[in-house]
Amino acid sequence: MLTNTTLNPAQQQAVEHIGSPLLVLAGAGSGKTRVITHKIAHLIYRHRIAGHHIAAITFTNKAAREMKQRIGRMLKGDRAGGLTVCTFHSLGLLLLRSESHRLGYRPGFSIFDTQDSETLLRELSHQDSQQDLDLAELRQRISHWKNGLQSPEQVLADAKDEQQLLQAHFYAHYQRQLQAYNALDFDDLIVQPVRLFEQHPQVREHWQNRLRHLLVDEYQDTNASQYTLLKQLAGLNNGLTAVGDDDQSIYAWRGARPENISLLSKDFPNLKVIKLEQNYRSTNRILQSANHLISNNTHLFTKQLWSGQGLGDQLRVMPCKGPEHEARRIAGDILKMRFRLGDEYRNYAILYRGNHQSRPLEQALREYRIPYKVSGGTSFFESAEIKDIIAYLRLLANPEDDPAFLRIINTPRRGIGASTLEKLGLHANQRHSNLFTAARELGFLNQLPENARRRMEWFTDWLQGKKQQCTQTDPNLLVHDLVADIHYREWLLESCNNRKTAQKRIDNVNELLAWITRLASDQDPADGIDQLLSQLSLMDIIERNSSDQSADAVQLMTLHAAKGLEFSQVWVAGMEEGLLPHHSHLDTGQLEEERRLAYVGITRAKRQLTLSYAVQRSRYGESVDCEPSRFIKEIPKQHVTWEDGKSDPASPEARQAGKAHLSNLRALLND
DNA sequence: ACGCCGCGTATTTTT
DNA sequence: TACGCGGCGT
Repeated sequence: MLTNTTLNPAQQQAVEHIGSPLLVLAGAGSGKTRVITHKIAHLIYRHRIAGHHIAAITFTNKAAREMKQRIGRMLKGDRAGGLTVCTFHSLGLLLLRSESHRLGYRPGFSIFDTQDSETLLRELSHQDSQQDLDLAELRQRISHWKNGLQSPEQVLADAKDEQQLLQAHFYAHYQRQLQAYNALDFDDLIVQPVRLFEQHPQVREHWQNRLRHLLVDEYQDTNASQYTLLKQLAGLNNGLTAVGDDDQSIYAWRGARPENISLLSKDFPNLKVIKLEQNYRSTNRILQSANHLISNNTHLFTKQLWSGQGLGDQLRVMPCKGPEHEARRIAGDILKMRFRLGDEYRNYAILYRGNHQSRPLEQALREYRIPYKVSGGTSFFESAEIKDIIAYLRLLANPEDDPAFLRIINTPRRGIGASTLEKLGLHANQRHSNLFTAARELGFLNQLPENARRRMEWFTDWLQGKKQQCTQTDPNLLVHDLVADIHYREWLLESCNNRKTAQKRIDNVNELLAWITRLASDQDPADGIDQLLSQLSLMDIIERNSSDQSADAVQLMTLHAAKGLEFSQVWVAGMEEGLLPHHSHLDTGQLEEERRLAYVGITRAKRQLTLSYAVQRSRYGESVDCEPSRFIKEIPKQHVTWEDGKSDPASPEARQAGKAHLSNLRALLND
């Protein structure tokens, strides 16, 4: 990163360009976020454009948060007012919240996450008595159709065989059911605004006029529907700035279309293209290696990254006997290097292709007493206790959310059982109403035995009371009251026979409540539970781990997760044929994406880079012999030192480093 | 409501 | 080989 506030000529040009759409091809470490933030400041200060006419769009909440911080530091106070900095999905939500009525959604609509979608599909498949259905695959197929802006009708018409017809049928059914629940899935947050703009040109014009300047980060990651939405919003305003790097496109497998980069010059003939090739991150040896590697891919635009930082150390290639040996060598290496360079652990990273590779690494790091942090894994929002609380809120905001109703009706236990619910389902079906409404109707209640009726009435009355409370109390207080009312923590303690898991769950609930308090404190108190819920649904708080960023620890993560980050010292583990490139991605198009993955890994390193591989690794139970990755051979020889394959991690030097490390630990303990 | 067993599967992951 | 999930049995 640049330390002063000047921009290089290409950056300057990108910041000052105005009057036609702009594509900034920003190589790794070339300061793309810097261009976006400076351009926003430029638009506001130089061109006197009001903040509410500008939107910066990112893919992840994390990126949005970082950008907000950086813009906040640049703009003084009120100048940032009205500025939109958010993810694609939040932008979609913003559009939908103000225009939902035009699409047949009612306020308070629910947002289904991937799990909710899959559960819904499971139910539909049971209703259809279709047992042998790959639900995850079906869900992905539907998501793919949606992102390609194909309606169920189109897909039904285009179905080529029995299988496709069946899937199309489920797609149609799924979409109808979502509508009935007044719910949207993640894909809908993009697709429905696109539909809205197609059907209502005047609404589209309104938003074109509102968001005159769009700045898109990581543009190579856009999928078809996101691109369409961008085109619709950009209109003829000439206010589009797309910043991206085709060499860092590593998400084609989930629908990203890097060809959107070349599409841009077709759709906008007056497109201006600017390349950023000066890198502020790495040594030239690292950059030349990366350049050479990626030159094996086909390119529409070629870039040559260079840096003013000197040649730097050679890259090292470390052959290992197996994953465990590899892990120990890396751990020993880290100790040695830390002894030599005295850098903090947080500047060291170990990157790998698949999450399963973290295990031997973690073990070795523990053995060597090296603090580490693994990023990735299961998310907070997937845990049952969080989904429970959110389901309560969803139902309060949206009485038509039957899945939420079913989730919480008997959680915690209220003695409302299967037979009662069956009657309720039947009644709701007859009346074409949602479960919550049906549950309060006398026609239904009269069918129930005395006990069941009492319980049901007690519950729905309580819920109705809460609903009224929504309009009066602030959402923060409401949620805290709610959790206390249902004795949720107490129930967790009772229902988990393991004290530890119960405590963990209670901690999660407390953490959620703390976040809600925080979210509520910096939002307009007039915004009700809807607003709170949509923030939670879009997982704005996933990065809760950022609180323990203070911990000085070696970073372990997948290559995918490392995009956008940088570290002084980087190890890329498992540089083998079959792993990177992955054995299932060996044909041309996919191989290029694997190469980009290696490219992303290499370009994360600022100073030292080590590539390791194992000559033997067990795959699916049996041990296979491995060759070093072809990508290693694609790096110029003069930049690479091959280490001795047999070297012992417990070498004298490593022992010495280990001793020093231990005495440091002792010194810390004595403090 | 929970636990165990057997089967199938085995990159990457955000919203 | 290992893990996760679904189904079945207690």
